[in-house]
Amino acid sequence: MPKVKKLSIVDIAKQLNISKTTISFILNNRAQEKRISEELVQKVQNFVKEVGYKPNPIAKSLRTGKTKTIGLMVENIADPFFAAIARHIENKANKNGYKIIYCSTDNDTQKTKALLSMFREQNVDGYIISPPVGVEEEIKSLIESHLPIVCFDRHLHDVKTDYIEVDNEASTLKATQYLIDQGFKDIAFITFASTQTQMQGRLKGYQEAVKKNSLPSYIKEVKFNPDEMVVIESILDFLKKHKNLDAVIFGALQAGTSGLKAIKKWAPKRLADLGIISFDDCDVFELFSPSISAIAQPIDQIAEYAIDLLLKRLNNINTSKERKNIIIHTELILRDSSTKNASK
Amino acid sequence: MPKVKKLSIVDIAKQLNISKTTISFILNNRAQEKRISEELVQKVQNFVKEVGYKPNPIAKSLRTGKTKTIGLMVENIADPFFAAIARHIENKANKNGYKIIYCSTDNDTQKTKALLSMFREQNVDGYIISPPVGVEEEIKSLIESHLPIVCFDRHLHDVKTDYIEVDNEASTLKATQYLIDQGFKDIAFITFASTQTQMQGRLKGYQEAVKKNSLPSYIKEVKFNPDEMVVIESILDFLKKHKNLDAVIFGALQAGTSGLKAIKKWAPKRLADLGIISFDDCDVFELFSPSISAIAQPIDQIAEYAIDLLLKRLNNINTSKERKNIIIHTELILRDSSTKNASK
DNA sequence: GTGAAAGCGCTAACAC
DNA sequence: GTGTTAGCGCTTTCAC
Repeated sequence: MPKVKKLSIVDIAKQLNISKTTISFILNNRAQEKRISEELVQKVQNFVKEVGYKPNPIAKSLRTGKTKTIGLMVENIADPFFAAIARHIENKANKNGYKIIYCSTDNDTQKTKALLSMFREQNVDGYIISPPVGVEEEIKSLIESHLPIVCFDRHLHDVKTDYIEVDNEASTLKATQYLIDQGFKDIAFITFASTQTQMQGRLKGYQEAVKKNSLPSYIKEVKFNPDEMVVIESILDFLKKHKNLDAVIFGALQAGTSGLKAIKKWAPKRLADLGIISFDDCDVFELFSPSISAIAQPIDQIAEYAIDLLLKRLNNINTSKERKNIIIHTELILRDSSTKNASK
Repeated sequence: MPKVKKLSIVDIAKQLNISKTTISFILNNRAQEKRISEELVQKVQNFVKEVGYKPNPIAKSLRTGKTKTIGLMVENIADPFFAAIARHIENKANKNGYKIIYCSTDNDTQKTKALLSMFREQNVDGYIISPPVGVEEEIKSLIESHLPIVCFDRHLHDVKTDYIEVDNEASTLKATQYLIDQGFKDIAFITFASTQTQMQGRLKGYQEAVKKNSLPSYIKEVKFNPDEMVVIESILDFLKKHKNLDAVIFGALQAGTSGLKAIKKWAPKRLADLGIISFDDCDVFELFSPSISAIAQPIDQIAEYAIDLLLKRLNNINTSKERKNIIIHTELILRDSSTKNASK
């Protein structure tokens, strides 16, 4: 069990009988610039490869202040939406030599503040964040320190960051209008209580649609609870109070799945004629009977834009002070649950 | 936009007019041992808190060789099982002052090797891994370097690591037997082709059960494909070839959901009398009609054991050379799909 | 009880 | 073109 001491740049220098500076230049692709002979460059590169020398990234970080690490902060890494985002970001980050450290905020402001300062102490080079409300000052402080940061899924008011979002308002507006066009009249909007931009946008889209069509508005904002039974009960209460509803729009994936559980438990027969559309898409909606129409977010595209934008900032490709706000369209996937007829 | 220079231990030392050594001792809880006056300790601690000084973890790492980082390597972070594991591990790691850097192997041996050496270069303190077959040598090398490593979900043959697994074989044996007891006779086992220990175990449990009951064995090992349609088609083919099947056991979550899609597409009416049990549980199975019985893995428990064991190793609490292999029981959740009668 | 100083492995300013 | 050397910010040995 020989605890082999890892090679350092000094070892290489000694063995090759040249200075470690030269090696450093060669390894950092500055040979040309420093006009180091092609011959020497080859020699060093071959030797390095042969002995399998890898520069110690920690020493490098200490010196350069760069860690080649991206801090990914999501609401909850166990949520399929965020997990899929994480997956995509990981791929591209790795390809570009970056590692990802992740954490979940639970939309908890205090926790997020602690995590942000953890990332900061850790010297992550860039941030990809789905921020909860209440961390505006901390984010501003990051910006002031010129740390690149990209928000996604939602953004913060009065904080100028790059961000990627879908057109939430237009999406629910369109979905609601679709139900209305189908002939549904008493359409409820069931979502989680939240002041985050994306949630506000979804709510607004629904409100606009019913208002424009002079239809009544039924809004249920469930308080999020990690115990799903509580959420289900809450939705159940609402449904029982409004027996006249003929359609429901769920404002978020979890609201949708919990809502389906509630309906199935309470009045499975109502599924036959209740119009349903949910924000976000998943296997559950595809496989449910009736299959549930969904407002699908292009997850890969969101992740792609986010990591791409961050990498550009990190490489100073996009140095414009101008913040980039990218709005992506969702896709309304029509399945059986949004059709007004008995054949469902 | 004042780019405030972060305080270093030297700054503190200067301002307090004492040596940085003393500060280092105090901050690392070695004041007692070094018999530094209580008074001075208080003074330093107060000052440090007041100015918000945080030691630079990179410098610390360079010196100590510890990074307070755990490398989490899963098959695919977007998979709900692994995402849930990641979530749980994150919580506990953070509480103990560790950060997590994650990556997905895709069960690709070459990719995993690259990721392992990335983790190693990065000097992660410990590893939590769901390893693909083929990285035995690399893992052995980690062990030889005394790096703590915990495997989960599966383990590697002939490599002595700590690991956490469920009793795969017993689980499918029990599930298959349950179907048999219900009166099902032509039971298929549909899973992904894999030589990983957990998959082998699940297959074996099924085989034992049918053999013991002198029933025919129908095995379909689908080649995994990121394009789900290919998987669905493959399952469909198999089902069409074996029209006599009266029950199916799916060996993995994705096999289950893809399988349901296949059945729903091909012959939704068969759902009424086809016995179905799937490994892993999820909302889809609960909400499907009929609701699908499932072999549920206690995800939180698996994650808890994994991170707990790793933290113990990291803190040298469990220094025994003896590797710990923890086998956890699954829960067979009986829903409608496993009952043999027409009332489904 | 406290401090000076070496050194972790690297980069980069500067010297030659 | 290549080498010397000063740090990056910390821990820790050793001296006092």
